Amino acid sequence: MNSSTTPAPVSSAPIRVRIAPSPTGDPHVGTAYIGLINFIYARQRGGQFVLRIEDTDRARFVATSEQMIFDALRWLGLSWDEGPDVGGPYGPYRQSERTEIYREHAEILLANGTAYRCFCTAEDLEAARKHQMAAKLPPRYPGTCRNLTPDQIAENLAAEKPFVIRMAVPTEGETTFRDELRGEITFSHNNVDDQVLMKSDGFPTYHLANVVDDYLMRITDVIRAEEWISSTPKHVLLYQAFGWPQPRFWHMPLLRNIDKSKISKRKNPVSLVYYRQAGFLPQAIINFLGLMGGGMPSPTPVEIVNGAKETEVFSLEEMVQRFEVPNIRLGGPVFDLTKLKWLNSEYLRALPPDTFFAALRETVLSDQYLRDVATLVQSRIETLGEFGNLTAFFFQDNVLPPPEVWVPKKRTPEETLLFAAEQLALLETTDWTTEAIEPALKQLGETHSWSVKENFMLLRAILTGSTMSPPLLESMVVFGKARTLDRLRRFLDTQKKLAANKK
RNA sequence: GGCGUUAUGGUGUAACUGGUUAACACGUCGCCCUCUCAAGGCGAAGAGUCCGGGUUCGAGCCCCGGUAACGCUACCA
Repeated sequence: MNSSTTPAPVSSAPIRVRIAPSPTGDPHVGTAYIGLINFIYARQRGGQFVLRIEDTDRARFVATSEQMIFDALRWLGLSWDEGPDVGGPYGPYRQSERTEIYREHAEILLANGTAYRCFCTAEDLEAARKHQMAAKLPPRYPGTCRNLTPDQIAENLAAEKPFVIRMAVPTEGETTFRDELRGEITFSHNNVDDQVLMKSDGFPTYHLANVVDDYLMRITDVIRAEEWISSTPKHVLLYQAFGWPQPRFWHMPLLRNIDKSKISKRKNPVSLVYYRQAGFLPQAIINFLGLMGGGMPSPTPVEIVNGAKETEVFSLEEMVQRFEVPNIRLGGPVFDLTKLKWLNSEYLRALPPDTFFAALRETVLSDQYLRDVATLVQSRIETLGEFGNLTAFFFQDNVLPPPEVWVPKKRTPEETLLFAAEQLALLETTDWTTEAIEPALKQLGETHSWSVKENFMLLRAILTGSTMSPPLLESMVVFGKARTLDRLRRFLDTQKKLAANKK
C-alpha cells in the first residue's frame, strides 16, 4: 500500500504562499528569512502572500509576541496581503480562532478511519518511551488505543477520560513526496509515528492545523524550513486522508551558528527586535538574508560591461526582479554577523547625511530613549556636561568590565560566571518590567545564596561596566530586553573565550 | 540508536550543467593615502572542491561505497 505524490493539481492555481510564525517570543531572524523567500516567490508570480499566526501552543504562548512579529516584518518591508490584522477572504488567520474548524476536520478523519481517539496518559507514554529507549528501539506510540472497540471508546468517553486524536498511519508501505529543491524523498511508514492531531486541551497540533489551513487558505506552495522534512510524510498522508490535492513543498536550508548548529539565541542574536534596537538597517538585513543560500544570480558578463559592479549589495526590489528560488543552495549557511555588519556599514555610509542623522534620532538617539535615560540620571547629575559619563553604557555597543569590577570580593570568577549564567537564563523568561524582574532576581539569589547586593552588583557590572550606575532595574528596562540579554550573553561568551585562552 | 538532509578557502557564494593555473565578496595580513581611526586604492596568504573507488581523452559537476555535520525522533512549532 504505497502512496506516492500525484502531480499536484494545484499547480495551475494562482500562487498563494504563507508564512506561519508562532507567537512564542521575540520575532526570529529565521522567520524573516523564510518570510523573505515566500515574499519574493509570491511577488514574482503575481501571487498572494499570507501571514498566519500559529498560536496553538498555549503553554509557550507569549501575549506580546504577535504584535512584535507584525512590527518586525513590516519594518523589514515584508508586507502581507492577508493576515490577522489586515483580514482577507480566507480568515480568520489566527489558529486559536479556528478551533471549531479543526474539530470538524478531526471528526472527518475519525469517521473515515484515518484517525483514532487515544486515552493514554502522559505518564503511560513517558514510561513506554523509556522502555523503548532502554531497549534501543525507536520511541514510537505503542498503538495501545489504535484498535479500541466502539464499546471501549464509549466507556472511556462516558468516564470522561481525557483523550487526544491520533493519526492512523498505515502500518506498511511508504510515502514519497517531491521536494522542489531536492527531488523525491521517501519515508517508510515504519518511521512515521501516529502523530497527535488534536491535543487533550482541544487545540490541534501543528500537523493538523497546518494542513487544514493550507488547504482552506488555498496555499499552492509551502515554503518552509528544512526541519520540516521529516514530518512532511505526515502532512502528505493527511492530505490524502482528506482527499485533498497537495501543495508543492520547498524546504529551505536552516540558518546556522558559527559552529554549524541550527541558529540559536545562545550563540547568535536571533531576535529581530535586537537587530532593530542595535541599529541595523532593514535593507541590510534583507540584503544579507538574500545572500544566504544563493538564489541571487551574479551579473552576467554583459551586465558587467554595462556597469553592473556589485554582486553582493542589492535591494528587495532587485531581489524580486532577479532572485531565483529554485536555485537555492542546500547547505546550511552560517549567519555571519561580521558580514552583516559590513553590509550594514555599506548602507549606512551610502545614506544622505540628513537621513543618517534621522536614522540615529529614530533609534539609539530617539527622543523617547533620551527622555527615559535622562529620567534616570536627573537626580544624580551635577552639571549637564556629565550626562555622557553617567549614561555612556546606554549608548555603547558593548562594555568589557575587568574582573575586579565584576567578581564579588568573596566569590571566585568561576562561581560568579555560573551565577551570571543563571541570571541570564532567568531573565530570558521574565517579563520586562521592574515589578517582574526584581522578585525573580531576588528569588534566584536566595536559592543560590547570593546576597541581593552581590546579585545586583554583578548584573550592574556586566551591563554598565562599572559598579556605579543609575538604578539597575530601571536601566535594564530602558536599555531593553533584547539588548540586555545580548550584553549578558556576550559577556559570558567573552569570559569563556578568555578562560580558554589562558589554558 | 532509527530515519532524513547536506557537503567548494575561516565565512557567504560562483564555476557555460564534464572542458584551460577553481572565480567574487566578507574576514585576515602587508603596503599606499592620512594628524588618528575608519573609508578608499594596491597587493598577499588561504580551498585542489569531505574521503575512497569507478566511468571518461577529461569530473567540483555523472556512478558506487564510506565519513562527518545538521535536522527530526513531544499532547513544541
